[in-house]
Amino acid sequence: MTDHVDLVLAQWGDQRPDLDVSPMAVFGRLSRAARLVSTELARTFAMHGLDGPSFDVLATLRRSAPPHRLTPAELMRASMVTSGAITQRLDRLEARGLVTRTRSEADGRNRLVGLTDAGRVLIDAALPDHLATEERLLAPLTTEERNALRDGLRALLASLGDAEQR
Amino acid sequence: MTDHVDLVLAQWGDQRPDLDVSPMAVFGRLSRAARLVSTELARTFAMHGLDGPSFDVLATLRRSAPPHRLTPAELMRASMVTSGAITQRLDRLEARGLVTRTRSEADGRNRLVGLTDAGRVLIDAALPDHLATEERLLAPLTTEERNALRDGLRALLASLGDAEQR
DNA sequence: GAATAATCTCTTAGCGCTAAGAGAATATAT
DNA sequence: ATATATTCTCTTAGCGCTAAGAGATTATTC
Repeated sequence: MTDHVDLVLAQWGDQRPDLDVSPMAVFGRLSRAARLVSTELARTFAMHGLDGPSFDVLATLRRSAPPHRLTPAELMRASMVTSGAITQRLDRLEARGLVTRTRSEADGRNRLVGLTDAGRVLIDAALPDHLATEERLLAPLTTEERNALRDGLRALLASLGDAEQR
Repeated sequence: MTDHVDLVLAQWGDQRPDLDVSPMAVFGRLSRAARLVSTELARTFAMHGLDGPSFDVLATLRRSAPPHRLTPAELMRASMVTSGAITQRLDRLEARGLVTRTRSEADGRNRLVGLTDAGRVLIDAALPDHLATEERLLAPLTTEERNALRDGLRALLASLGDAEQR
């Protein structure tokens, strides 16, 4: 069973036999899989009028403890994007009436971002479909393959310094 | 050993105990790892005056059979971006004198994109550093973990329909 | 108490990308 | 041959993001 990355590795073997390109067997597939997965998940989001960034924010709020309120800085850390990106995501979601921004009374620099009823209804409707899509993509993998993939990615994340937060 | 995704899963377990969120253990780490890897690899590219998209194009040309010429359409398929993105990448590389565009004599719709001497020197200088970076990121993983990660990603790609091209 | 540093959100120019489609060349059908 | 469809590259408006920094608030130092 040969895939696109196998072909790339074979090309390198022909053109640069002096180089050990074996790490590309992992990173080439990682980048390719992430890209394709992201496109596939976006299709499910679109069925609910969402895209990846919007789903990300709504889901982060939804899984936080009631009353499901977080500051933009917390959303920023969870999403691994810059503060400017969070501001703009919240602008879009607020304009659609899916989240609200209120001043924090404890710290005047903070805002508290919360789900509206519409936002909560929407993310609760999208979630099961999203999980079904993810389950479908993993269906061809055995339990052992899934676990090995999960654990390999965990080790790679550790190597990248992605330790536990907070 | 707990990481960010473990926390996310624990939050979902608290807020939506009715949902089976186990697929997120794979996809959450996939997306996070891809993002962090891309940032880390970009640092090596930057040391050679390159970024990811530029490296991608130069490397694709370099590993193709001599005389290392491909059409924009071939580059598009290899890179998984749109034709417009390839045009713009080539504009940038051509302006820097790293690639050349010539008309194909066989098919007047095609251009042939080739590496200049400067382009070839640059990619050949960047390649060993790039591979060293990838090797460093994988260093903490055992051979078994690396292989399991590679094979799990291969199975996931197959599930996504990323079969052998051409 | 006043000055300085740190923290937090927001603003905006610029970047690379996609989506949609134009224009040119080639392939196919009749 | 001629019309039609296909293929290929390029153009461009619009999108979400980053980088850099402004403005506001809180914390710290003297």
